[in-house]
Amino acid sequence: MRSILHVDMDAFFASVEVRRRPELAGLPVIVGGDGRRGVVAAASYAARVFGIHSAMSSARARQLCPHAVFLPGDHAHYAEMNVQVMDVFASFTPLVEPLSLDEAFLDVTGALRVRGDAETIAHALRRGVFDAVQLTCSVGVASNKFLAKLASESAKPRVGPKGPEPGPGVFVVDPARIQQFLDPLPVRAIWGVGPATGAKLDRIGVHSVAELRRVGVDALVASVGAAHGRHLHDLAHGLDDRPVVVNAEPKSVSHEETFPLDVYDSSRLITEVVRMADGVGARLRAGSRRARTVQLKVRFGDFRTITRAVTLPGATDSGAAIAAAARELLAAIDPSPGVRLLGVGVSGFAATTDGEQLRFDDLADGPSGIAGQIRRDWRDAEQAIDEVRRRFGHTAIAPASALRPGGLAPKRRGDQQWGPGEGA
DNA sequence: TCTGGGGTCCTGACCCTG
DNA sequence: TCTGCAGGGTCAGGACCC
Repeated sequence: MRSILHVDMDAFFASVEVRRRPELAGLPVIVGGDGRRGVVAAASYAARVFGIHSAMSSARARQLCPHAVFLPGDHAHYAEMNVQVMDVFASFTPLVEPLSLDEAFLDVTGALRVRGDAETIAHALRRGVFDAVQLTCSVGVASNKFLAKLASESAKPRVGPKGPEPGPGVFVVDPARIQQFLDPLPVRAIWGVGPATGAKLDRIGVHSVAELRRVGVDALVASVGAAHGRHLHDLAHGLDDRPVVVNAEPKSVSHEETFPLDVYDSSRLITEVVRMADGVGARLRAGSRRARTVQLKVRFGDFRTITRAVTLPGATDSGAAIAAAARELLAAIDPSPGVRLLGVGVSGFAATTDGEQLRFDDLADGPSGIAGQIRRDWRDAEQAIDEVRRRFGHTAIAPASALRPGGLAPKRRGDQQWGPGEGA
């Protein structure tokens, strides 16, 4: 039997900010976007007392707790802290699967003989994390990922009627008592059951995991689809054989932004597409990846969201090529209802050593012709841009068509993690 | 009070090919 | 040559996660 740990940092972003500024300890601290369209990324437990939770709109959070300390967040710093935390995890087992900056699965089956049982390891790991970064985490211990994830929820601090209450820190699901652990939980507690699936299950009279377990797999498949239905049926019985995956390769790269105000102007949208495509291309080159499919995402003012995609004849890591494809997709979309969000993404990765570099449709005369030379020159230019940014910072250089009014500062990933600011 | 950003996975429609 | 079918690829959208 495997021993899986799910480790979840407690209110990670907010806790990191309190660690940097100890005068904030005990205060309601909210990390997230502060604009009209921003959301809460993390809230300290003192803030959660007021009903504030992640993904809530910042405007609502401010209404619930006007005296809360709002912070914009510092993605780069959180990533640095994450590296230190991951180093602690790696000292226990090489089988670490990061889920996000503040969560990971660890398979410690191989460490049991040396370090003691899984619960002992979990406590040692909590101490190790605290010694390294002075932050607390909650650890769930079980025989598979699904149960370990639920267990870490039971280990977390919670908010009671008298305020924040510390949790046990470590929660172990006894293999002999899996059904007793699962049955009382609402189906919404299951990883993968959101509002839509929850409503479908509601319609067939399934509200708890116990009810989910009793309903037949056929009824589940009829209600929520084949793959999802069978998966939920397994989970309700505590069955989950997904392995802990180390170094999972990403399958797509994208960049999207919500505008402070809806945009009606096509030329402004083109500018934004070029800027986002430039960023996506830079991230592809940084990861030595090339992609074949370019996707454009548009969300209108009424929240109607459409996606348009095109698959290129060859894989590319060029921001200019991605921009060209995305601009063609954009040209077929009417912006007159007002565009709230715009996004550019790529998928269908090939290693940089595979196949032929993308030919621009408008430059398609083969590698030996003029277009081939232009293509090589452009590639050289983008690599030079990467080098300039490495040496002088990300804002040092940008595509001319992507320059923002008032300055040479293309946004980059993390600049707008939690919604736009107040500016237009 | 309206609803971020960056991902993954699944489903269904449609088209092409053998 | 036409039709039906199966399978694969592509595209669009939905749902979910942190």
